[in-house]
Amino acid sequence: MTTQAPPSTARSAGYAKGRATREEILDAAMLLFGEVGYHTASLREVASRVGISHPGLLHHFSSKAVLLAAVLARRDEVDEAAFQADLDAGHDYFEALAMIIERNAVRPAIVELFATLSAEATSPDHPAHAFFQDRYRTVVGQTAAEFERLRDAGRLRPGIDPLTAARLTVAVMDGMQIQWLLAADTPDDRPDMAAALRAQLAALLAD
Amino acid sequence: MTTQAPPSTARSAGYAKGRATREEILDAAMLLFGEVGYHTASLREVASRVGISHPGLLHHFSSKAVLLAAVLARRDEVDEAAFQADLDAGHDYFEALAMIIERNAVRPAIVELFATLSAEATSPDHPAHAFFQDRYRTVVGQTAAEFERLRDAGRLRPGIDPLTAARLTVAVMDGMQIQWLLAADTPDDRPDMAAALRAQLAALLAD
DNA sequence: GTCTATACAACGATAGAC
DNA sequence: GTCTATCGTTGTATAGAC
Repeated sequence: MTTQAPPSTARSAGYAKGRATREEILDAAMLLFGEVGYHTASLREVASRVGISHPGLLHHFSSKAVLLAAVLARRDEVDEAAFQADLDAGHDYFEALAMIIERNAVRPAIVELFATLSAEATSPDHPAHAFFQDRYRTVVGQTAAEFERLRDAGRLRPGIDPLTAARLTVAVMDGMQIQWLLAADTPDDRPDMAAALRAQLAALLAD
Repeated sequence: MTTQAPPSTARSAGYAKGRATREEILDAAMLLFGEVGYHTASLREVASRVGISHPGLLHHFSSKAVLLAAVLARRDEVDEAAFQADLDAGHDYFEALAMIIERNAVRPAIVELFATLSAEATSPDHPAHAFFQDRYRTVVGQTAAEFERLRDAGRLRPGIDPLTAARLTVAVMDGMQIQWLLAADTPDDRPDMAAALRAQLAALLAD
């Protein structure tokens, strides 16, 4: 975690109250969304956990969808910071990707939130549509650039272009999340997401 | 389509009324779920499109979740029949898979319905959870059996086991659906789902 | 068995007071 | 910035007509 949420008592401290409340709402919303899912979670429950009424919450986030987008954006920042830290520590691009996956594998609620939302948000009028469009463009673009480097080094399997390789890799990560989540109650069937990513890379790279 | 929905006038014909109404409800629900998603769709809207009251609908399907399950089951039957027909026509397993994808590529609403639901349904208490668990077990199992055959014929890339290959292939199909749906409003970025599946197979099979 | 009418609690959202 | 009050809509349950 790069940012530390203020303790609940900060609400009664009287300083920077607006900002502190905003952060508290985000924390509570992320937690509840993860517990029961976005649709089942109610604004009243989030508000009650923060100690305000639900119109009070709507003063900070003008709709449930806007609140969701804020939760996602903050989660993404945290993930990206960790990813960059892994790169800086000397891990290569795909190792760092696998490390994101491994970190998420102990937080099924977050995985479920992103998996559900990235599917929901395919609808053009969904409030998080632009967010996910941007996100995929970025991730696919960066991964394609990485595969271009590999191709130039002669390590990409002949006959596969870097953009396709990138799309397949991203698709594998998303698709494996669904299989992983669906097998949550039958642990024996539960696939290893990071191992799947590594197998996919082995298939895409030259021998 | 293997089955033909009865025309609306059948409602006033007076024969097999219950069954005809049931089919009409299923048609209308599948259409509406595809248009606006499962959660956004209301029972009142479905009922109104069929020309009955919403408690009237609930006589045939005791809850919204039960209606959803029925829609999914019928959609699956249609797809599976077409898949079997392609196999019988001499196409091999993966060609037939690609043909499913190509058929769905002209019906974004269906693709969105399944993509959204398979993510939603990862939640253990979702009404379609068991349905999707079964579905994935079956599809992954059949695909793994196919890869076993290929391995025995020496055509599977060494170092990749059939089950992993199957999971990666299914993951690619799911993941590409998301990327395809997200690019709906920017057609230039829209990937070719069937081509992606073929590229994935090329990566998994031996040269 | 097939349906209409009605009622209910919970939801997201808005209006206006303080 | 936060409240109370209220609106329209939702899924669901029940009663009763035919």
